[in-house]
Amino acid sequence: MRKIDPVKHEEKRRQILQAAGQCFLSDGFRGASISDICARADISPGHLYHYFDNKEAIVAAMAEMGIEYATSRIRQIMEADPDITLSGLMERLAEDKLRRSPGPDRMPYQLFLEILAEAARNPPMAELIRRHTRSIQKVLADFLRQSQLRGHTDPSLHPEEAALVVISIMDGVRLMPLRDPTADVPRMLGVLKTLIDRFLSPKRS
Amino acid sequence: MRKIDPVKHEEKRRQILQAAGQCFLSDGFRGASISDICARADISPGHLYHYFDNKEAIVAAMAEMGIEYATSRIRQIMEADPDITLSGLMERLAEDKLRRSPGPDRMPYQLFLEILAEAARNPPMAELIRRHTRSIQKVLADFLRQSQLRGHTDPSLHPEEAALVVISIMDGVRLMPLRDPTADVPRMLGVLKTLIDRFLSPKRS
DNA sequence: TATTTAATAGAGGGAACGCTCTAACTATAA
DNA sequence: TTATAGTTAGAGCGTTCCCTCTATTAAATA
Repeated sequence: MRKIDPVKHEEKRRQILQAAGQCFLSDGFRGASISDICARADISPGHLYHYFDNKEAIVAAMAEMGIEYATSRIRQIMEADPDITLSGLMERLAEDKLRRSPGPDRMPYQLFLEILAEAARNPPMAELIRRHTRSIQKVLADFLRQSQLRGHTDPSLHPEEAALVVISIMDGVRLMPLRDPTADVPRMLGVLKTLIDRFLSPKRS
Repeated sequence: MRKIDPVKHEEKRRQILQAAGQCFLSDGFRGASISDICARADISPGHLYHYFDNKEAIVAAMAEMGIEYATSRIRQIMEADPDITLSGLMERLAEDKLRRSPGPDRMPYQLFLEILAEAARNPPMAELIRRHTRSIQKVLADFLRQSQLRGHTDPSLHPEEAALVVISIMDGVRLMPLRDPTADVPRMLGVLKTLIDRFLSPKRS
């Protein structure tokens, strides 16, 4: 008999997912066809359906992957530097996005947009976004609470609310290259750092 | 002979555009089919092609309409109340979005997302977004300059840059209901008002 | 009223779609 | 070596897609 090799299986899934990502990037979730994805992954349609039940499942898996990554990256940065400020964290994340190398799991902002648009009309996808948001919000809120205790952050701010606002700001940042591709990103980051620092600062504004 | 009636023609276009908007809302630009749109507009496919060259043209017209509206709304608010603060303006815009009545030209945030996702891979659409952004940015930057002269705004801020940041923040706000539909929007608006006020305030942070 | 043309309907062509199905191939366990 | 089952290919089914085409009706000028 022959046993299924879970490592190879997972690897193949990854490979398909990566090909799908490139197709989604240029044609969107609905615009990209199964045969496009198959051609890019260099497999046949029948083959693909051994790894994913249907197209929807590919989209879901891709969203899950990209979104998991964002959360884990935040945790990773915070653990590596527990005394980091929130604006410092934001700067770090933004730097990630500027890096030329796309990285294996990094989700380009185009795909992020695609996921959001899908979530606006696809309840399961919306739930994925919400879970992800709650998860990050919790991490940031905990951070803010500690920062408040140390006197580094305005104690009158509600941690959960402020965290959600910070997440929204980061969302906005992600859209900036679309709004204005000529924007001097490092400069804009500086402005954003100012923005967040002033927002959180315990001193009266 | 019979002459074409431009008024009726334009009205019909509007009607089709509205039907298309509802279809796009539930299925996305690519997901919505011509026959869906025709069914909802209660016309035949052949008929539709008397008003639009192709599906792309419908999408483009819809984006243009929604986006024109946003710009004119900002101008309108500013002209009605020349002494409004920037956070006040933002509050006003957010109130618009909260209103239950969808209004004739108002673009729901789902469609805004759809447009952004499309812009990420469709150069003409991207250009539309950029034109629109520059237009709003200019209005806000002019406003900030005046506010700086009056001493109401931190003079060290670069007006164009700050304007772009403010636009980004508003983008983030638009995504908030997707991130967390249970968020208490009026409360969050209060937090955002604080954020922007502290950002722009001339007093040292 | 006669004529011209805009306005409308709807069938269906050609292509692409997602997905299934059969069948062959290959690597492993017995 | 043989049997088993994981792996792969690719044809093609049924559907849907965007759009064109022809035909009919309605309205406005001459």
